[in-house]
Amino acid sequence: MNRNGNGRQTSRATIRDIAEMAGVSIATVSRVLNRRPDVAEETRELVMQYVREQGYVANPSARGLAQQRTNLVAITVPVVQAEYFNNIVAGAAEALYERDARLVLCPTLHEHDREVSLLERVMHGTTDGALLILPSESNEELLRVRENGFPFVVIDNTYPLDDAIPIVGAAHWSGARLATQHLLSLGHRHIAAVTGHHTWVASSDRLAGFHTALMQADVAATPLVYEGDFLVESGYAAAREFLSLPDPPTAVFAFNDNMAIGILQAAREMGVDIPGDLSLVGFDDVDIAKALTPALTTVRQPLEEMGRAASSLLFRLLDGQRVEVTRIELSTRLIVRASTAPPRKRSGA
Amino acid sequence: MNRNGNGRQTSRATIRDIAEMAGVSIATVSRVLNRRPDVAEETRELVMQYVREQGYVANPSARGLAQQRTNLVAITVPVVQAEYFNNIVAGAAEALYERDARLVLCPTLHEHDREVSLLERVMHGTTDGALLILPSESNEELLRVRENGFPFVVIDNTYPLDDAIPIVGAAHWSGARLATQHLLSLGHRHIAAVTGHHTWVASSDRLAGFHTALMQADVAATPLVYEGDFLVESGYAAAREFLSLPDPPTAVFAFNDNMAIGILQAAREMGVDIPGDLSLVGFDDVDIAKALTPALTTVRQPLEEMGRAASSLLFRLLDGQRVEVTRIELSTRLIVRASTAPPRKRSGA
DNA sequence: CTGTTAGCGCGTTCAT
DNA sequence: ATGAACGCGCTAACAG
Repeated sequence: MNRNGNGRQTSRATIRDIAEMAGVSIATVSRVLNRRPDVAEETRELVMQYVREQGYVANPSARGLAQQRTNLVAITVPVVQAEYFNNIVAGAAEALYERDARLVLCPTLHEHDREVSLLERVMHGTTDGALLILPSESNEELLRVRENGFPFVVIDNTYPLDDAIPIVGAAHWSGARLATQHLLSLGHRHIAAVTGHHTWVASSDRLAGFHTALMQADVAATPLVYEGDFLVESGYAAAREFLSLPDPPTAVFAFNDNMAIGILQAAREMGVDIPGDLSLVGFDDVDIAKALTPALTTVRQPLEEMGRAASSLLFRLLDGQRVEVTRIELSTRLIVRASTAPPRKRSGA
Repeated sequence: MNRNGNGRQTSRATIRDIAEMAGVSIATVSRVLNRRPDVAEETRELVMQYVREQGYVANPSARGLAQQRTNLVAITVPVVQAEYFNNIVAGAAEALYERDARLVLCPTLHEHDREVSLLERVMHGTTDGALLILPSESNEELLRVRENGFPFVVIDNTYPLDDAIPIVGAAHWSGARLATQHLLSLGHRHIAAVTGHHTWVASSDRLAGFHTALMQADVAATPLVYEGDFLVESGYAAAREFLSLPDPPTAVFAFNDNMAIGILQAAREMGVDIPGDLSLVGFDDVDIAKALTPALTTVRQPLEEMGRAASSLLFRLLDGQRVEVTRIELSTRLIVRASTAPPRKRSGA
């Protein structure tokens, strides 16, 4: 066992093997491997020849032990929306890839019933740093981790966090303002909103953007704000409700595309035409937004870019560089498609 | 730097520190940490006390170096459909979690331009084993890896693979047969199919299931087979085509939900009512399938279970157990919703 | 039951 | 420009 057809051990060649083959010391091989300049070109070539021949790759554990780094970055993902995370993770993975680092997936699903917290374990040499998506940790917990010297970057903070904590997020406020202004410019004055959890930053920021746009257009704040939970069903439920009103809104801003889909569904059931009777704007621009009927007008979040930006920030932290900017807010943009149109009647204030 | 408020090094306590505090040898601490039975209960408690106090966690690199394992499993994900992978990954992550192992994400996107292949690098101590989703590696490459003694399990093989290679997949054939039988039992006789790449196992198996059902119902093999690519657009294109036919099909089986959405879109544009004029079945049961209008009849793939099953199989491999069953095919099931109905007219053969 | 010792594979001074 | 020697933190024999 553990032998191949030649009878040779299949256990990988070590740096020592390479050194012996090349007739040099392991220190020299190490230098070649780490691209040190102080190696004769001839020697370098000679060593590389055997490295290639053997398909030699340094043992990450040994390297990690010696230089106190793992080239591993943890990324915590609360299990919520597949596409949302996937895009962020894809962006991050790509960015890390260029540094030969890899992403260790840490689903935070079962964290409640663990003695040692995820961050505690992750901090202890498992990884060099972490990317925290929508972390459920409190401000204090995160500050503690930070004071422990463990580098991390938050992506899309769930709750308000200390200024010292690096955060990469999307422009929720201005995106929501854009979406609302779009509806206003079409002539809508009676606009509903289906939000996410009010305690979440993403949701409260979007709500603020919504209100700002209304205020700036001198439209009295609408009472039609429904608190959803970012799932299809809550959009559906809200729509069933406001579409049954004696004076239903002519437009609705769903705080994410999922809920917009729910609204679409309810409208269809109730014979409400979109965008004829009701204009609909979402948020996220998920893959199928453009494939819906009608294609969904929505606000695009640059998720992959967020993953990449967070990775870059983390690299700077890992390299020990001073990071002055701890907040990065990537812009969102409105994608106008077919789910919005001028109100059919009574468009006046 | 690297010091906290107390002026003490923030570098984590090592096993030696714990040993000194507890007044025992590091070997004893190691034994306690690894839950060895040969430790006095008193000693164990004493050690654990300091372990807890210090929040001590063993250095994974050191441990990995010493026992030649990393507790890391690689999972390769070709970037295709977010939801598809996410579900598999979620299932796998959950299963690994219980073994204190973690998933290292390896996007295979940029693999073409690397000197050393992903598998080569991954094999060399980076991880203990791997989960390969829809691998693009050839049968020979995978066999080589296997003979090298690197444990891995393929999830949903892209191409036919040697029997010796462990594979976890879904019942494509019987799922497709089920879907087709459903259409047949509704009375459809003129049925189209929009497939994926014919070279892919998932696609050719589904096609075989489709044909089997038709044959068993004594329906002449339909010429209406369109090769798609699993993306929305290809479903749309195919539908535009077959709906323009003088004698269009009364039902269509899309080999995944994405393409079904494209078909839905084309039908809507062309004033073709679903399911009135055209019955539609998809494959996958993505999240929004039930939120579409009409809700999509489709074949559910147990993606999370696949991730879990693959992990279990990998564990057996990692533990050096003999694995007799190298093929696991998880059953798919038909979810009947609103996109299928009896044909409106000319239902006779 | 516990301590001593010897590596695991690699990076890194310090000499040369 | 290169080599010898030590240590990173931990596990695993082997003694006792």
